[in-house]
Amino acid sequence: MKVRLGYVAMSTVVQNASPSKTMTATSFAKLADRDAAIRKLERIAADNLHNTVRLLRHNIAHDIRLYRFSSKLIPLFGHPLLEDWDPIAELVPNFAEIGEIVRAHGMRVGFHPDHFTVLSTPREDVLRTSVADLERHVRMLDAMGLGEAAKCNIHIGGTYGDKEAAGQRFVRQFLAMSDAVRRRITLENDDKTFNASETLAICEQVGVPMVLDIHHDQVNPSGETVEELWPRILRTWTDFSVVDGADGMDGAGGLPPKIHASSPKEGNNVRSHADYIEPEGFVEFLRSVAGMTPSLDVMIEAKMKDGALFQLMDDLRQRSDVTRVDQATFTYEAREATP
DNA sequence: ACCTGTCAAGTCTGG
DNA sequence: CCAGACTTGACAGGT
Repeated sequence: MKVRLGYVAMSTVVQNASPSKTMTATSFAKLADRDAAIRKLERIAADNLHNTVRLLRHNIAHDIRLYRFSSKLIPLFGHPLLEDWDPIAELVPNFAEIGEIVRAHGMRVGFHPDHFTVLSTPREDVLRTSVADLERHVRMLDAMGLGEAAKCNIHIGGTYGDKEAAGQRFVRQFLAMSDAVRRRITLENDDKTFNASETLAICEQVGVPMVLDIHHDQVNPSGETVEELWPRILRTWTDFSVVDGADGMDGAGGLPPKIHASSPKEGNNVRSHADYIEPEGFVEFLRSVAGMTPSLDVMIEAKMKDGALFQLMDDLRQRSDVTRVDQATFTYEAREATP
C-alpha cells in the first residue's frame, strides 16, 4: 500500500509564512476610511496567498503532495460588514499561481471549512450562511483552476436532540445545493455527533466520498470496526469521485481514499490534538486496511503540523513493514514479524 | 520582544 | 432565557 502524508494550512518549519493572517471585524469597523480598510484586507489576502505559494514550494521540496489550504485566506470574506465586497476577481492571478503549482506537481489539495458551516441546522439563517461559505470555498478552488478532485471536507453537524431528524435534514439541505458545490464535498465522521457508520450511511445516500478520521472514530466509536466499514468507505471514493487534472495519482476508479490521523493530547481532554502522532496506533490502522487498499492519503492533524509529519516518518523508518519512498511517502506491507 | 487578554463562529450545557 | 464552554490561530494592547 502506497501512503502519502500531508498536513494542514501552516508550517512549523517554515517561519513567518502564515496563510491565515486576518483583521478582526471590530477593528475593521473602527477604521474611518472604509476604502483604505478594504485595501488593507486585500493586502492581507494577497500576503496569505503568497505565503500559501511559499508553503507549496516547501511541500514540493520535501515531497509532500497532500496539503489543506487555510480557510482564512481572505480575511472577513463573507462577513456581514462586507456584503458588497467581492475580492476574488481581484485575486484571480494570485489564486491561479497556486493552482498552477498544484497541477504541475500532481498535488492533492482541499479546504476544511470551519465547524460553523453546518448543513444539519434547523435555523434558516445558519443554513444560508453555511451554503454561502461553501460557495465561497468552491469559488476559490475555481479561481485556482482546480478540478473536482480538490474537495471541501465538512462534518454532518449538530443533532439538536434528535440525530435521526438532524440527519434527514442534512440530506435534504445538502441535496438542495447546486451540483457544482455538491461535487466538491467530502464528509467526515465527527468526534461528538455523527460517528463513522452514521456518516458513511449519509455519504452513500447523498453520493459523496467519506473521509475517515481515525481519532474521531476512537473517541466516538460506531460499534462497527474499521475493517467492517472500510470496504464501503473505499466504495464511496471509487463511486463518488473522479480523477481529473488536479490529481496525479495512478489508476482509474476515482481518488485514493483520504483519512485524518491525529493523537489525543495527554490529560483530561481526549478530543484535542497532541503535538505529534503516535506511530503505534497509526500503524495498527494501516495494518487493518492494507490488504484492501492500493493507495492511501493521510492528513496529519497535529499541533506540530509538518514537523509532526517529519517526526512520524522518522519514527516509521526503523520498521520492517515500512519502506520509505521519499520524505512524505512510504509503502506499507503487512507482514508477520520475524521470529 | 514578549505577555495577556480578546476575537470570531454555532452548538450545547448548566443555571 | 442567558451566560459560559468549547476550539484555534492570530489580533490588540500593554509593558
